[in-house]
Amino acid sequence: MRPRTRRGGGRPTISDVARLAGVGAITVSRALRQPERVSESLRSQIERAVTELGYVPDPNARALASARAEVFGVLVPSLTNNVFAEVVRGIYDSLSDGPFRVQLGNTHYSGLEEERLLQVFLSQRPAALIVSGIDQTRTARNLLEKADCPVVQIMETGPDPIDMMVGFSHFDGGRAATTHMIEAGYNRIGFLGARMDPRSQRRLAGYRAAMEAAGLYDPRLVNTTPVPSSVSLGRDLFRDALARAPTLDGVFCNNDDLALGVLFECHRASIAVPQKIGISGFNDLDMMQVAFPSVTSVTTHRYEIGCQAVAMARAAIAGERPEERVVDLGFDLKLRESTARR
Amino acid sequence: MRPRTRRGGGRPTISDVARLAGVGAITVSRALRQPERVSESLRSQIERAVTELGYVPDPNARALASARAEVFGVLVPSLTNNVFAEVVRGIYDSLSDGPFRVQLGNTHYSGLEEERLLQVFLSQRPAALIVSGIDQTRTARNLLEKADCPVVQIMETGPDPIDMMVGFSHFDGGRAATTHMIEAGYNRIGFLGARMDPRSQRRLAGYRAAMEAAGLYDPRLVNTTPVPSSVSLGRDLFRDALARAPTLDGVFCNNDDLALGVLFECHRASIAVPQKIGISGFNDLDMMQVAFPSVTSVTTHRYEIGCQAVAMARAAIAGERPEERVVDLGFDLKLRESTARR
DNA sequence: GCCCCTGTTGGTAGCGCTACCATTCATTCG
DNA sequence: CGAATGAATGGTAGCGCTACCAACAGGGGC
Repeated sequence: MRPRTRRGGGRPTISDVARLAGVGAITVSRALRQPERVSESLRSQIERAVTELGYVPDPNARALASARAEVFGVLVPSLTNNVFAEVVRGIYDSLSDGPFRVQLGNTHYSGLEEERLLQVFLSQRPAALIVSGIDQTRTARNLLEKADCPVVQIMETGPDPIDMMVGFSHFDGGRAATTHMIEAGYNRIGFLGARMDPRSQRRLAGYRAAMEAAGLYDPRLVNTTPVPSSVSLGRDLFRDALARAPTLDGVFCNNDDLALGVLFECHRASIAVPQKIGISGFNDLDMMQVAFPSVTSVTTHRYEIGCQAVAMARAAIAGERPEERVVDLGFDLKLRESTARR
Repeated sequence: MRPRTRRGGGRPTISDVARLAGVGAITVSRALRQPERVSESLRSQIERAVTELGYVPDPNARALASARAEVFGVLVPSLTNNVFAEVVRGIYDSLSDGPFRVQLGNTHYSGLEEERLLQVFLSQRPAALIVSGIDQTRTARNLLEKADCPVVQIMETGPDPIDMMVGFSHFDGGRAATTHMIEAGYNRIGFLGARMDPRSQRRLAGYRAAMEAAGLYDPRLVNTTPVPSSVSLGRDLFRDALARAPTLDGVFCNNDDLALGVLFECHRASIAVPQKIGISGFNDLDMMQVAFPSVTSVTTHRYEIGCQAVAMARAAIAGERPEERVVDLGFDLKLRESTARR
């Protein structure tokens, strides 16, 4: 017996379209997904019926029938960190012209949370997964290796991709900025680091390599905290650094927020930048070149990382074999007033 | 005839769990969704079977069968604007303890894009919708009114909610900041505004009301541009403002990015803040209280708006009638050095 | 004792779509 | 000229789950 009312709430279904267009339901399905496999006459009839009824396919039914959701799962450690916000924007913009939706997850820099979210995401059978960093837990890595969809690790490059990678070397970035400061004439260059996630660690390692190469490394110059980064924390870390090493003449900051805190503190304490203290940041937020003095920083191509990750995943979905599984988008060291000692 | 291989790819289904637990499939379904309706003995048997098989429900099948996806659709005009990033973070954090996923859409401040995304979101039959602002297009508003799920408009308050609202008055915020500057002794206070979306317009209206009430309003003091906001734009707008009104002695900035650009330009041009120029921002980013001089701003409770929106939507889903359909979370004017003329 | 209520469990019939195969018809080839 | 090929279309049978109803037990009121 027919149910009196449709459970779905009266939205037109593919059969309604098929009936109106005088074709089989499967032909409507094909016309929508692979138009080239349907003759032009039927196709235009179907299009007319779709428009007339205002038919919109049900993505849930689609996903169930095809065992594949048109969803990109994206895992980032923070939603408010401008760096990841830019990456996510790149992903959204690149995906806006296709059928794919985005499922965004916030891991809060926690490997366990990443595992949990991965489970949730995988239950939907996503079309692709984009995850941040290369330091997944053993369990997370297993899940990703078994996931039968393309996987892109972003933000970093490394030797052993789960599937594909887009990013750059944080070690090289940290080393380049530090080397520049050394060449600019700074000797007692401190390191300021907040959060100290794996990428921060690698920037620190780059800093250390540069300092050691110049025979300038001194552990008392390294100031880190697990506390999340902020401008006010930059100020506090700088004060601590000065207290620990009064001869400090420069700081390489793990990110631009910290650098800005240092800059403001220098203003407040009337410490001349770049004469007394040189400052270098990381990521190159818009404001760094507007600041006074403008602040040296390492431009990272965050938006492009998002775009590239999507491009690689889409290519893989389309069955193309990528030329390179690991794409290094590099960085640009921007030299500005804050390190122009001479 | 049985298909040789399961299409689903071998993941355990609810029937597998039911078989292992020795119960009917529907009882497993109930045990997962309404545990109190299943006897304790069966419940623990089922839980054991779920764990043993590693069963995870398929959200697509669930959504199809129940005509309702456990998804919150969220539409924001920007992903990188810190204000919306904070709101989104509040939404994610509030939702992380329940079954709901988030479907985030970026409208790019476009009403048409909002309509398009609304269509996409509605095709999934979301559990709730959260949209930014109160200036939806006629079409979008119709879609939202017909959507059979709770709808929360966020960021602003207004007289005519589609369903529910959480926000604050941008007009009052703009007026409060401007009034404060007038009381602090500034007379020729300029307005700097970028993007000029509806919320910016209302802050401008608040500025104008305050200036008119004091007999100080002068259209030459108003500097706006449709260009998206940035720190560098703040610098540029400030230069323009000074050129148009050389007697300018203060600026109320539409947001903190612009205010920061003004502050840096004052440093660069050796304009004393707050003596020669007073500066007020809007939103109170972390860095405003660290800046030198610290910058007066209007604290907006963005994270809380996200949390409150989720709380209201969840209450509505649970069938509770809200006490108030419109919740005003207000704002706090933070008086700092940048407007401390005396 | 009978009846009704409530609490617990299960069977059936879809939800709207697509994978898989079958069918049809025109075209090409040996 | 018949068979083989390919393009276009359709029918059937699910995908994994839940709404809806049915069934059945136990308990209280009459």
